Amino acid sequence: MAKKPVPDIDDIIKALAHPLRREMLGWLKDPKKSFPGQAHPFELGVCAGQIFEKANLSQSTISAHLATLQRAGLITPRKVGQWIFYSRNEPLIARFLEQIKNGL
Amino acid sequence: MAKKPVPDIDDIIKALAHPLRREMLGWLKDPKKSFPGQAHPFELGVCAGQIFEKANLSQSTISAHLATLQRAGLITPRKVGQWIFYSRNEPLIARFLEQIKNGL
DNA sequence: TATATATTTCGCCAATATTCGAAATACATA
DNA sequence: TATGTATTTCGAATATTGGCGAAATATATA
Repeated sequence: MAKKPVPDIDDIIKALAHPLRREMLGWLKDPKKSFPGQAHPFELGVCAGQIFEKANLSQSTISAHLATLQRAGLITPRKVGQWIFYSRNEPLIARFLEQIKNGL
Repeated sequence: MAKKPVPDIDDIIKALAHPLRREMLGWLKDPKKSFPGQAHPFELGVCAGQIFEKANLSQSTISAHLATLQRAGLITPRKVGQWIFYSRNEPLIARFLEQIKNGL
């Protein structure tokens, strides 16, 4: 019954334990370079459709990976009209890196 | 057919993606404290049997987890007589932390 | 309302991971 | 050699993850 309001380190590491999800996080690091075809301003983040195009898998599969990253708190969605833009949650990523640096 | 002589970051993260394996790594950080019952000198590392006792799972399960950590290079076995002593591979752990710090 | 676009959710199957008990291996010692 | 201790490997059951296409949801616009 208990939900998980705050993603913990276990969620984060599990989310990172897939090469494609790490790659997607990498793409979001430099959107201009990774998604030159995006018609929307990058300030909003990267449009899910752009990620679908870049990853060579079905839309539903990518959607599931994005949901995993989001549940872990690693990316943040912003809904604008019919689009959903994703961007890295840098503060959480930085906190995570500190945590494993000290805890591993 | 191709083996994996050098563990890569994917092996490492996958090995870390299980709470018990992270916990075991933590135990190995301070053997004196975590395994006060060990009869052998800690210089050798921690005896597998000590880890079996501390973890509340079957011997074969723990053995499998130790094998996963070892395949990832995170721990190093040292065989002495009929015992196998495990210790953290600190250089590899440090390299890994640098890698994700820069690459995530 | 109807249609088109964007994205997620659902149902299903395949692949991988976790766990166990039992059997196998390795070593020490009587 | 036989026996006991330490540890791994094997085989099977179950759980979780990854993938797909189809259906559902949400929004925009005609």
